[in-house]
Amino acid sequence: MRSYGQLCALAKALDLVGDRWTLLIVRELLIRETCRYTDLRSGLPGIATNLLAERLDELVEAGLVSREAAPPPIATTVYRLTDRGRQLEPVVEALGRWGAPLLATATGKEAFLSHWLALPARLYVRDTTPKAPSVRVELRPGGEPITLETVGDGSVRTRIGATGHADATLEGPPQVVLHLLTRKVTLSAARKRGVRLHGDPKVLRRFGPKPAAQAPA
Amino acid sequence: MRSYGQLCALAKALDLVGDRWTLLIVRELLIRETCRYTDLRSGLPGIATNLLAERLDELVEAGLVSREAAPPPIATTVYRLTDRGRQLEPVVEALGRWGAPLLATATGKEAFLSHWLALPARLYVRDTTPKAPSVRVELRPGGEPITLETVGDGSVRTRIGATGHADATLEGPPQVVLHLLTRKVTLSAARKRGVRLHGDPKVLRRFGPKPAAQAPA
DNA sequence: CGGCATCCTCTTTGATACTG
DNA sequence: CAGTATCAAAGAGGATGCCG
Repeated sequence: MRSYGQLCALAKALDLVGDRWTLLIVRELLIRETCRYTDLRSGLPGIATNLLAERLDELVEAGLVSREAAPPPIATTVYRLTDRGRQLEPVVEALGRWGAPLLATATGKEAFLSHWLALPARLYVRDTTPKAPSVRVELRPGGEPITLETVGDGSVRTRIGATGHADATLEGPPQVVLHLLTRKVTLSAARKRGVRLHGDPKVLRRFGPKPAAQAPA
Repeated sequence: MRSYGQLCALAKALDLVGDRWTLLIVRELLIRETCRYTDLRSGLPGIATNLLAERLDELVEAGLVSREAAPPPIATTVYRLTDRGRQLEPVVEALGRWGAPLLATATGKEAFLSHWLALPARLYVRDTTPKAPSVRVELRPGGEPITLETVGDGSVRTRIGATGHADATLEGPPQVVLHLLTRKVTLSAARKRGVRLHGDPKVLRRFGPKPAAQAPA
């Protein structure tokens, strides 16, 4: 933890979360709420185990992550964001919005884990008709499915894993699935790019882009 | 430029701007619009000159910064953010908002340069009565003064350097000056913490906190 | 197996000196 | 002024070992 030693809010923030891997660890914790060490390691392909341990120590030390002994059925330690740590969500959201266009230049050699989809789905997708009955969509980007559920206030909830009764399921490349949910592409265009929809196509009307935050008028 | 190799917008963003010093270079360019190499180096106390050169190369390569030959009077190269680079402003703003509370724990040994104040002044301060005649306040945190000017649409503009006729000047510790402008402290409390006001105290009514961006309703 | 600690190699950083 | 060159120190990445 080297410090920039500058009296500047940005520099101070980077002193804590600017190290390599740190914000990606925060990403995993934002997705999963509680993580075991192994969940984190498998969610962060490429991280060295000693680095993960070191970063976790620093995050706990900085008060952004808590380390708790899990109740008996699990009998292991779980990691969780503190309130202060969860306040990094707008930072992760802003960086993700900025980085989204870069996904178009993917080489195809990148690692991909399906649960990563849960974060952009929560942050960038909204329910266009919150008063209508709740719907569930299962996303199957390959690997473990992600369940998307409208929650009644215009936002959507995401869960890792399949759901009992999905109103629709979407299979295909993750970026295209996201573009479909945020209406950046039409259904037919998405189909041409490898997306397959099962179930009622009308549920797609329920979803739209959640715009970037704006300064209040 | 080591890549995380993950198909994730956050990871892709960090591939480009996650290296040490990179976002602080962006900060300098957000503050100054155009910078010479020396402006950057002096605005980034602690950076090694080879690292600055290397980061600038990477930023130019990534299309976030442009390197231009300045017109004759200057006869040097100047650096400027591209549009894509300027789009990092929300990222810097989010990180700065998150990091602001950390300034309270400053040890007093940090470097401080007065022009750094120009960025939070622009990002976190608004004009509460934009229709009233424009006002100018000069901030003197020690070092070069910063001019704050209401611009008519509720936002404020900042300039490095003194102004001809200021409606008021504020001297004192930078954090306290910012807290005063965003109404986190009263004038009398600010005075106790070292702030001195010259000119018309009423102009302070013109300024208030610019709230964090919110999702539109 | 989960949760690290150690050891080793390689890369990046930081400090300083030097050049067109 | 705007960098490049050099070199020691710190950090990252990978493999493996240890302990409940």
